[in-house]
Amino acid sequence: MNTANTPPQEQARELAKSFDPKTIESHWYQFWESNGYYAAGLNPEIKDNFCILLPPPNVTGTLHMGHGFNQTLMDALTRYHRMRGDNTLWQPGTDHAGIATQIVVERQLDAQGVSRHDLGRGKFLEKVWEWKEYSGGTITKQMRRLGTSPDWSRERFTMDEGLNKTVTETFVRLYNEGLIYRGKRLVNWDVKLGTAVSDLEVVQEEEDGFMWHINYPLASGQGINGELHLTVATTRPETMLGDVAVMVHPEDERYKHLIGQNVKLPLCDREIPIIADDYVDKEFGTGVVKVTPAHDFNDYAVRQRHPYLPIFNILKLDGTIIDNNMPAGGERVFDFIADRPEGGKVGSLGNQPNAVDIRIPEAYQGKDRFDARKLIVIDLEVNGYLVKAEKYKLKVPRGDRTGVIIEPMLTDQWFVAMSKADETGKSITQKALDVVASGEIKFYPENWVNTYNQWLNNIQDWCISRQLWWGHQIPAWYNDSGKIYVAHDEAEAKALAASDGYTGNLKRDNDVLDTWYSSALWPFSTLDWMGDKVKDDANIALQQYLPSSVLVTGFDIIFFWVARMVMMTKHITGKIPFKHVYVHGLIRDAEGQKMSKSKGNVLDPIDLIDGISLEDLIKKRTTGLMNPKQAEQIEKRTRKEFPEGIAAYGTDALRFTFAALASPGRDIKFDLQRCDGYRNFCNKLWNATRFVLMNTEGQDNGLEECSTQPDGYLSFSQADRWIVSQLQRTEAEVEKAFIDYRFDLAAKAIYEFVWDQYCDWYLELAKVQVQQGTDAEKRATRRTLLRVLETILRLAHPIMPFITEEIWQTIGPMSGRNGPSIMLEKYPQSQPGKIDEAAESWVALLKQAVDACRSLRGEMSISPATRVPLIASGDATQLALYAPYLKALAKLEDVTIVAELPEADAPVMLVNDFKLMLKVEIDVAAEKERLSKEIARLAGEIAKANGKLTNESFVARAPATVVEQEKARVAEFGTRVEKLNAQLAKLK
RNA sequence: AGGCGGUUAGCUCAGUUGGUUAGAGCGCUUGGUCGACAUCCAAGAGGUCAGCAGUUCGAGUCUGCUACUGCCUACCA
Repeated sequence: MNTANTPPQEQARELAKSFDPKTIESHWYQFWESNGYYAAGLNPEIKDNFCILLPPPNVTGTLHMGHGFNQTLMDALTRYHRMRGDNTLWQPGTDHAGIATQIVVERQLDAQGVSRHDLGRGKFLEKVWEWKEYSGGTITKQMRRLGTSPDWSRERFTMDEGLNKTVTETFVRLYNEGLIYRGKRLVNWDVKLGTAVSDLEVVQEEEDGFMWHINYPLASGQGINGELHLTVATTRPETMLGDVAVMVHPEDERYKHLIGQNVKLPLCDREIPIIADDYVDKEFGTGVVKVTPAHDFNDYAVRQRHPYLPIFNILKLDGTIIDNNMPAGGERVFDFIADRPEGGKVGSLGNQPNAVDIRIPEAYQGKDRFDARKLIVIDLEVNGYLVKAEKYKLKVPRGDRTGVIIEPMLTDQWFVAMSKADETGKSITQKALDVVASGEIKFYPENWVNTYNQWLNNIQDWCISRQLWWGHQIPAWYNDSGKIYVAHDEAEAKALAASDGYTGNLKRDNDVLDTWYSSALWPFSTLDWMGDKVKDDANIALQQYLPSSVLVTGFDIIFFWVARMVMMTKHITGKIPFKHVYVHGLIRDAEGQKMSKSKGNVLDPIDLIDGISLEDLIKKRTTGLMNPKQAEQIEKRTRKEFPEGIAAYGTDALRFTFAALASPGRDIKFDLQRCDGYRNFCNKLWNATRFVLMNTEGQDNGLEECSTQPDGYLSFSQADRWIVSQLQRTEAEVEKAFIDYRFDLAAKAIYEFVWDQYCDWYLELAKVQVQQGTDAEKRATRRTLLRVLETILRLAHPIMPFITEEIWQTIGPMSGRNGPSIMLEKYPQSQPGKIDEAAESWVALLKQAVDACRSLRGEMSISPATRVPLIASGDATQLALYAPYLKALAKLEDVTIVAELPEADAPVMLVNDFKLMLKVEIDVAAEKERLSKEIARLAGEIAKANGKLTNESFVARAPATVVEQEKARVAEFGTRVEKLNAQLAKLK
């Protein structure tokens, strides 16, 4: 029952007329996988190790174009290195994606009218695991459709037991080193999710809003200069409930004299001081700023400089205004007394409200923050405090997952200290900067280093706790008085507490870790790192594959992931996580728009592979929209863009397209027409194969060792040598392209060699040889046809695995290769010894002659169907050799070689020393025009070259070779003009 | 506000240390289809390389400025 272990294509050798991806792609993947061809190389004898980490997709996610692109590049690299014989590992796995996954499951529960709190943590987590089991394989199945070849036997999940251990181990270590700490800080709070999120998970979007100008009356009734009030400006008036001061610039002449006085906080029955801080920009707004330390990051920082100021929270965690009836110690945060230096001394600024005296006016209590805003604005206006409300464009922080406005919220969280030096004297940030600065880690393209550095140089401590349930629960336990014990497990925590003299109950921290915490450990956690030197040294995979070779990723996760992997891996293991970071662009739609569900412009790679009807595509794009009103618009656009739906391009064509579009430093407007072109390319390759098979099957293809054969067994023509020579150059080009991560150039080199050289020229030349050559020549031709094709297949396999395997199963054995799969064959290596410049120029001249005849035919409007005679003069020996090829390729009736061309009104082309006369009825006018045009063009060139040559500086300063080149041009063009003029003169 | 890109044919894009007549695919025009391929073949039209200035014997390529455009980061209440 292991049909998968035998090549599926035992059957008919006969190739279909045209290439049909569906029939060939279906079976090869399983064949490869079941035979273990993807398994990590673990041979210590081999010194070259290649490893690539799959950026772990969300376990419940589905494949999108970005994945398709990203994975195509990784797979091409992996297959390339595997074929080169390196120890190769492509490490796959998936991410639990804490927030994203929890949201999905909560939404599902929502639909049933159940909240996660109804279920409780345990039951809820069961549901998430169920969902993970149910949908968890989708994306890896889709990856298989793309032909990706990771070592699935090593697949990991960020919440596997082994990875959990790594998470705990590193957390404990970092905590004990003082690099992880817990504290009450102002963090970004997503009120919908009820969790803190990191800076990176907040997107700033410019939106229309208002700037409200509000009068705060002076408490004394009037200032020295007769002012009655200070005017502050705010975009979030509801935060005034938490104001603790207003501030002005210390040097602001307008307000200097008021510093130290109090103002009355409108709508609230309390006074707050006027303080001075040079954070204030005198030029902006009124120059007076309200200070709300619990709800604004800048104000929080101001309060650090003015620690006597109180700080208190006016919001509950769900974004509603607190009510005063709440018991102390609830969500209401009044910890300023404790925070005050020296037990609450408030210096000269007496008159501070006591914590318990702070009252939120009842009208606002329990109101949603935005309802409260409306009420407050109305009340301000009614009571004459509102000066004006002006329209204002402001940046609004929103949660990247929920889209709700983020509130800065004062809460207890866990942080990684980014800037704190460890025992080596360096912070983890510094370590991450160092390994890039030293060149240990290189970015491709290089300029991403700037982005990386800039971010790290401005980094804040990383908030790693999330008030979620799905994720790695933080390994910290609290005793009754809140003392923290961080340990690998509860037993260890108890032991710690016991040694501390505490034997009571311990309560585990409810929070889980940021998803990116476990992602940051991916480079070593997936390799079964134990944090134990002896065990780790014995772990061959870990030794070989850390650091990995290259990380292939979009720029959007340089901060989220790349930088954090560098920090964590370097700090924990002492090694860098990877040597290269290849940063590619984003896949956009044909108009350059980002693909998104709400825009309805998403393409699914699987649909490009299998094809999809217009109606199905519309259905797909319009179901499950957040805003169903967009459906109509989306349908219209889709109908316009894909009137016929999407054709089935097949995986190889899609992959080739991705590779060809992967130019560095640029996003990709995904153009289906490019896909068309590369699908055609697959077909071209397919049909070239058919041609080769027609000519070689059942024949003696000259594969025997020459030494065992009589002299003259094989006779290679110039054309044979030429194509082999070109092949060497192509191989070298492709190799360089892979080294440089220039997938576009690799694809281009392959495409051009196959289509422009092998198919357009060599196959045509081979036809002549196969028909007219001697037996030895025919054998050599067949051998060349086969072996070049076979090499092409290996060359192209990393980019287009399926079609190359399918064809190789036939062509490989016919070329003397008997392995079970192209995957196990060696990648072609350029052999400079086979570069044959003589053959190259021989064919180049032949091409010129053919081209000359063809364009002459075109210009004389001779139908491609009619054969015309050619009379040629020049080197008779060489012309005789060219004649049969010329005849075939230029559709000539015959070729007559003469010493001197006869006098005749026939068009003549000059190619090197050849004169080629097409014996056709001439259109004198057309011919004159043709000749004159050519003469004029040449005259222009001559003038240009002479211009340079008469320029003394040019002759003096340009390199000799360039000068010589120009001289040669003048000479050559000159003789051609002469000859052309002679011809022109002959025409009446 | 800072940083990084982009601007080359109607469209999507190549163009490597400056050096022959700036290329490809698609689209377009014309003409074909004997035995690999109409998912094809052949010929052709189409470009002031965004603009200006500079460096240089020589600039699509290097430098500066401008315009338009995309993205990233940080933001002033």
